[in-house]
Amino acid sequence: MPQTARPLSKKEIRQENERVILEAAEKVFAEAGFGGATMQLIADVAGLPKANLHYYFPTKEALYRQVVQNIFQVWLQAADIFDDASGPEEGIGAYIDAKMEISRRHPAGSKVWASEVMHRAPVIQDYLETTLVEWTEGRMAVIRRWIDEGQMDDINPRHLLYMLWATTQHYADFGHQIETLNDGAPLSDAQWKSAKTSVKSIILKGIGVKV
Amino acid sequence: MPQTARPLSKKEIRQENERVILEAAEKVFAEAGFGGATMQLIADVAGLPKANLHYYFPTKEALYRQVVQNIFQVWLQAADIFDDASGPEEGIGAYIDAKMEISRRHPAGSKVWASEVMHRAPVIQDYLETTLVEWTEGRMAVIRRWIDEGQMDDINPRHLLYMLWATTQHYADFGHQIETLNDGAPLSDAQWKSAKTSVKSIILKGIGVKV
DNA sequence: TCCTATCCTGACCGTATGGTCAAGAAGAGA
DNA sequence: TCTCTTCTTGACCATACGGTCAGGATAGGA
Repeated sequence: MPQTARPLSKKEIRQENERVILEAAEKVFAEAGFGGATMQLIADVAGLPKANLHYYFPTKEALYRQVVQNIFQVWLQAADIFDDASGPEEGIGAYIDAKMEISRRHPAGSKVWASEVMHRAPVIQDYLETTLVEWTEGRMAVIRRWIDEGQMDDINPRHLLYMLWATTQHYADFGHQIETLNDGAPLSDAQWKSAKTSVKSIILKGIGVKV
Repeated sequence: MPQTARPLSKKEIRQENERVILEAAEKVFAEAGFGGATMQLIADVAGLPKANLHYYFPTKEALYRQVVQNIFQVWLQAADIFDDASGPEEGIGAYIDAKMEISRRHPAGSKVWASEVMHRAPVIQDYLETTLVEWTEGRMAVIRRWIDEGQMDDINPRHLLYMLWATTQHYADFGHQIETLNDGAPLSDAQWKSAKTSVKSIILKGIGVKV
């Protein structure tokens, strides 16, 4: 039995439509790339007329930029784990868990980010140069502290970070390849658990953390 | 002083033009994605009229497919190292070196591959299902043998392979991000060496290989 | 109830793109 | 030299794309 439909307020309409459009855009940009995505297809996925998209987002670039910015926020949040930890086993372990979970739940976002960076970041270069640089410096400092405290081997912190990003995001960006190598089926709960365990085990042991 | 120009034979003309076109196409596809790349731009980079491209490659898809196939060949060759090795230190160590070298020398190819897979492999899905599946099975068998021989820990071979792919290709696919985090400069010889060493050290120690 | 601001959308436009073609230039073989 | 095949390319075409716009619909407030 359908709920009696109270008409949505203007504010609710805007919020809801922007949400629907951004969700559709993320999916389409991830699957087709910026150049391959069309406003018409995004509109179809969102279930709205194309002209309505241009009412909320003036241009394709503006819509795309908003999508990438949203992804960036999700990524940054996973970083809090790093700082709150007392040592590498907890900090890096939990960071890997968090990023693997994002790859599983939010694969389209990861792909859009990868695509943007691969194309020399035409839209979010300013973010790379400011926020990402600061973020990286901060995390490198944490790793160096752990090294100084003798909690892990003397690993180059920068390349360790790259390895963490690469391995975790691989499960989103190359998800299709992984599915194909899994007889065309998405990874099961057990397989995701196995992936997390493998990644954590190799990296933590590899940097000399006693587990 | 210019060499006296002997007119090229028909066969040479074809070979040379196809080479030039494929080289330009790889670069443009890598930087703009399939959808964002235009035949006109590829023609400009190749220094040929657009109509000439369509003489050698009937459609944009045909040209793209040839580019992806060429990349796939390069990737497969790096695998020989794996089989010829007597143990994981030599085999995996050399494989990492080889793939890092490809990432450095052939980054455009890696990007095109990544883009193709991210977009659900519309053009080379058949290769994934046949050649790549066989290749992966073969390499997993080698790793299992090493495990049975007690040369390394009991690691899930599949996830180890994914980790090797992810970490090495990251330096090509996310090269722009890495450059930005390196004050906008490409990695120096010493930095590439440091990257290789870090990756090899963490992974080999992480899978229990005595170095 | 009436006015205003916001939301909605079919129809339309200029441009850029992938692809075609016809006519000519150039090498190959007899 | 003559003929056949391959190569070259400016001009052209149909289509699809991002974006616009005018006019109608709808919620909010007085």
